[in-house]
Amino acid sequence: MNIESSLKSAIKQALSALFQVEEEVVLQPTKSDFEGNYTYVVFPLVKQLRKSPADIANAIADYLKTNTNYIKSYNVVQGFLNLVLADEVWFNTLNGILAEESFGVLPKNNQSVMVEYSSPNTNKPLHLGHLRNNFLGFSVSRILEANGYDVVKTCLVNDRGVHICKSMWAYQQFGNGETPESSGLKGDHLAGKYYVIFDKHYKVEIEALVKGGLSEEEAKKNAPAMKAVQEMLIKWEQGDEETIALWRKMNDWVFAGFNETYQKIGVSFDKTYYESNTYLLGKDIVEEGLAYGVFFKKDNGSVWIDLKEEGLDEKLVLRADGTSVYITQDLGTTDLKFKDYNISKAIWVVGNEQDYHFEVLFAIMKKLGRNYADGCYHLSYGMVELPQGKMKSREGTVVDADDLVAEMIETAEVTTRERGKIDDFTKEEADALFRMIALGALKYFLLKVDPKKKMLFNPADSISFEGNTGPFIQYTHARICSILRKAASQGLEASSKVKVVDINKYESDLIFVLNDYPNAVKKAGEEYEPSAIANYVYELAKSGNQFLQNVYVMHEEDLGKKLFRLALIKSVSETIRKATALLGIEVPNRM
RNA sequence: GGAUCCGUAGCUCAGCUGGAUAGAGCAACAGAUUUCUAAUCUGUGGGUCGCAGGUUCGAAUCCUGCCGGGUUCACCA
Repeated sequence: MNIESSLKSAIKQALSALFQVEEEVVLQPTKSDFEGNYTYVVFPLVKQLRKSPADIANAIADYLKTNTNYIKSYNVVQGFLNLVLADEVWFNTLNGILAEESFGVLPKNNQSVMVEYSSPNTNKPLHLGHLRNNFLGFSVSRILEANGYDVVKTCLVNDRGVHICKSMWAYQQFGNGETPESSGLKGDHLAGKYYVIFDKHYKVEIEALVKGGLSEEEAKKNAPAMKAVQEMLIKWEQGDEETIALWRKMNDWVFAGFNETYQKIGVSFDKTYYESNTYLLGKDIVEEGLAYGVFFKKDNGSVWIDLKEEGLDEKLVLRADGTSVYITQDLGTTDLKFKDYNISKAIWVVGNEQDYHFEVLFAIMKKLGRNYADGCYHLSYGMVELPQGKMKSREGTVVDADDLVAEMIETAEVTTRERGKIDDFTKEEADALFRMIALGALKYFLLKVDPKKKMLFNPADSISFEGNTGPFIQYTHARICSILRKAASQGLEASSKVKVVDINKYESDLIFVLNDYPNAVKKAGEEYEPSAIANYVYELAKSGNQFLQNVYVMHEEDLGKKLFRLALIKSVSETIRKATALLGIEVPNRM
């Protein structure tokens, strides 16, 4: 049983015995300015009991002292009861943690959840925004696994449509048979190159038409390039052989490029859906909705749903010409997901510019009586902005994912070489370390912020390896491993069970933080917030470093104490490893 | 304009199921290394928690209004 819940039930018992009140007990960590580990606030009881805060607090403390052996000492400041826990409590707690192989992991709950993330377009390479999306999705998947779920990680690839035809058309016009091999370009970058070429070409045409007297709007519609692209889309939908072949060829290049990036950044999927396969889905749902009177038809034949009662508006679900819109597809795809897998929840990791879309989607599902509707959740995350403002592909201010990762690895190498601690590493070992540090820094940087908030990506901060960063946490792990190696070389193993010795503040603080890990996992799972894990593991690493800097483990002469401290730091290093794994971050044994 | 999210130190962010004197990191300054990894640690300075009301023993946290910013409101995706 963990400290907090033991203490809570003891206080609850005290309240019942002393004052005959049944009250849910809430504890908080004692502020560092006061002596104590946990604080119980008695103010809420004052009115009810008609006693002074100090009397109530003292009575509870007395009760705990005489009836339990949890308390070493206590103090009462105003209405705050600060409790210092007995050494034995700390040792029992640490022993509990040491004994539990999967500390922090909740038992299987026999529920499955699908997490969709990444969802790239196949007309340009991944950028910084995709990285936040990928890291969030992957991390949330891991966190949900730790919370007992079976997780299906999926990717919905947007591989069709006007935007894809743009790069196809430009390639057809100006490509001269260029391939990834001939150009040395990664496939996704090659496709992206032609997407940019299209845009330039298109702009020139618009400008010429505007000069010729057309309005901007007309010019955009009538530019030959746009007309050609639209024709191409029609051909694609008709299954024109040549168009399909070109589409296949270019998409294959892009997929190869994406896969390379995914592998490098360490994310993966259990299932990939392609919009080229799903874009026609949803029309039968429109029929269903009409039949049940959930949808209605307007005079021109378009189909709508009225969501005013839900505080939304009317929403088109099928065009007058009978073709699908974005939400039609999503209706179909959502049904498909729940048909393909026996899942109770589905999560979409998608940027907050689509908040309204998902609100509407879920509302429709509810109106259609889908029993899974309540299990649908849009994990909405904020945009990543640069110091000069938003990223705009047209203005060339997009931070490319591959470039960024490469730069981070480069920086990690330079920084690590400077320290000169890994001179005996083989090239393979060193390269693996640089990659680990680079990705640790990047992932931590993007995950430590609350997902729903927009965040600023300042290149100078993001490549920092000091302070509240991924490498700081990795460093703490490596530092502990170093001590454990030294101990092992002297025949000392961190034992799996420790005996009671005098304990100092650094030690009890560390156990306190360790003990809190399961709470962090639970909170991160309930709120879909990897940042809760990031903040937790930073606290742990910080406490760990404070301990290491102030308590010299291997200098301790008392063998019992030494073994206790070894066990303590081992537990810290393992918890760091488990927690960072939930963020998709690896930790090295040396760095 | 409607909806929605956000506003905390010079900068980037925690804290938000109401609790003590609002915390970290970076940046600035001052220290610590014959000692297990200094990617570290210790300390100093730095705040009308956007503003104004309200709720109460108590508000950064809850409610209302206002100010400022983002996103969105397509027979685009």
